[in-house]
Amino acid sequence: MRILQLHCDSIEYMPTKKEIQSAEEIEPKKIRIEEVIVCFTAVEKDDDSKIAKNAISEIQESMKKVGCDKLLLYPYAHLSSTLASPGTGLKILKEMEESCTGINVMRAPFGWTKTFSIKVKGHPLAESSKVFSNDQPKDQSKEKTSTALESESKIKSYWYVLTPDGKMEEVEKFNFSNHKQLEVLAKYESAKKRHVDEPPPHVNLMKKLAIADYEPASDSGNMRFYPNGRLIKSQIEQYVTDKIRDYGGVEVETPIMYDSHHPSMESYFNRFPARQYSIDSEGKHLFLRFAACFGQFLMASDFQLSYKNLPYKLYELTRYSFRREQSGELVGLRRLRAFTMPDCHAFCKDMQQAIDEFRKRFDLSREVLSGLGIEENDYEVGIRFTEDFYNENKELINEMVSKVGKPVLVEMWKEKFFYFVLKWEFNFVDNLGKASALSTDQIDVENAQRYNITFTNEKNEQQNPIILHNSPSGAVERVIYALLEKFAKQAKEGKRPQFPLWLAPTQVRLIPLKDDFLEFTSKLAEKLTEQNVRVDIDDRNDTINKRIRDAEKEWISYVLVIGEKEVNSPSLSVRDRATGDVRQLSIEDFIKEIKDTTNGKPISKLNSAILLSQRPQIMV
RNA sequence: GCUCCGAUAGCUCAGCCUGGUAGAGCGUUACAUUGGUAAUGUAAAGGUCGUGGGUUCAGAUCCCGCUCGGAGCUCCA
Repeated sequence: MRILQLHCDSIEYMPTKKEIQSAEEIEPKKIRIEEVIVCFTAVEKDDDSKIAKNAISEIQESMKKVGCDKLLLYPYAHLSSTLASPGTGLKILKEMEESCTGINVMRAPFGWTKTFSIKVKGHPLAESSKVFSNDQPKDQSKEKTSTALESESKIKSYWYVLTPDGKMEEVEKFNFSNHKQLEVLAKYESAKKRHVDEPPPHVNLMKKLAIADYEPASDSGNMRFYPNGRLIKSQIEQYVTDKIRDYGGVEVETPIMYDSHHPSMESYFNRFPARQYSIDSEGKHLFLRFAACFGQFLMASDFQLSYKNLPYKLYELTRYSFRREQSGELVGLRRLRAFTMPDCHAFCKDMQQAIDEFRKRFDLSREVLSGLGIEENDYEVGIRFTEDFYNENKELINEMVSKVGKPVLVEMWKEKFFYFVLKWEFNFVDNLGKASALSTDQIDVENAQRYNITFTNEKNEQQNPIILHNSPSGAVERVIYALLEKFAKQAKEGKRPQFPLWLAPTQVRLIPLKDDFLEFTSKLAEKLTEQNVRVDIDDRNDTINKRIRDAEKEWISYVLVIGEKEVNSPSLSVRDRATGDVRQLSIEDFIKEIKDTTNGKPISKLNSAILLSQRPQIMV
């Protein structure tokens, strides 16, 4: 229980509005009291009757000293962040009121927003604050917080905005009027307040498009992916993997759980700011990985590395990485407790090589996002570094900002606090003004030593490499979230959103006008399937209009009605979702158009029955 | 994590304030209908009203706990 006790000439308050549903039933009227001790009181989680009595006896004692016999108990939540439930709060306050003896006690109503004006006396004992709690403090929960989590809140950083022409301006002084999204990232001015409680638009879309959904039988933040979602996710995974292999990444696979008492693990475990899942098994205390670092570092430390092998790039797509994020932060696909993370580490012989590699990965990440349909004006860039690193590498950082071509947010640390000296990330800003990181890269100068990763240098000595940690796309689930949020925004602007063709679960839908044309339609479907086009057939007994409407609701790019006309002519009637118009195309031209649009992207077969009549309805 | 809000048919929701027979649209199934680019017609099936307790002659409805979801957390008694 926390109390702010004030000896006042007068206080005047007026209940204006019920703050919570369980607010006390009272007649709201203005109250004025003269010559009174006002106790602003916050009832906290573990408070009980004993604490209430202690508090009152201490308050009464101090009232004797100042010679005042009027007490006002004033519920005041803002004193504490670990409040009791409203029911308990009210009960305890009532107990305090009742246990007063020989004084005139009053209580301001609970659960109401109140205006108040107050005149506090000027003597030394007029103001005091008090904290009451049970003797044995409950510290067990705190013990487990990693040191990184605790010290992260203490770390001192300086915020700037760096412009493409190389000007670094303090964030408070920067004019954000043409850079609203960056402003959201800088949290300099919080996003517009929403009057209606509404989930972010992608949550509705992920269900309507039968992509993903919550799984109540698992832990929060562990999603189920329906056939459509699995196909989209699989395509993104394959695309990012292809791009990283092209860049030179070597793909490996490592375990998802580790022994937290393994010597290499203990210090990193405490240093990384994440809350982890743990599993006890046969006397071992295991934890689920929150990144691919563990497996790759343990693997690399067993390799015989020469400077001639460097830079050496290990890559893994984690399905899954686990982080036990605070439950209040989990919404839809934005932030999860189990997620799929492409993670590419580069082991470099020295800082110069690390910086050269860093440049390549910056370009790679921009290219990957663009290939996924997330363009430069969809994200804002944050760059973080130590002051020393900046002074020695101004050119590199200015070069990155000029590539981005717009101002970026900068965080500078006076000294190295984390294991890295430079880090950047691309942040997607969504429809509700929330920023989330997608791609990122870091220059790590610590972990090689921690994991005993060494290479033999030119002088035949053992040396620790510098390690880069890059995810060119960010979590795959978060990429889907960003795409869906982007589509929702387009829909709001009256556009017709659709997935890039290579990501669409169905690329072409065929609708036979009546059963007589089903055979011709099936043959056409076969031809398209041979050309790696994902095509399905709506053979359900519904009207043409109805089936077209359903195809549009599924955001299918191409819809072909097959009837008399098509059977008797070489051309197809292709309805294009982008325009809503019907075009006449030969089958060759149609296939060419699809191939041109999906060129360079992974290929995947249809992930559902080809006939719609054979599919269960997943989402309406 | 904390505070508040919500949970009724597969989906979206009404009913709850003021306790007394479980509702609609979409979807599903059956039958009719064989159509030319965003909703064909008729009928039927489908719900221990999230879960556990309490108050009551009687609870979807009122009260309390729990689970799951949402919003806010610089704003909250």
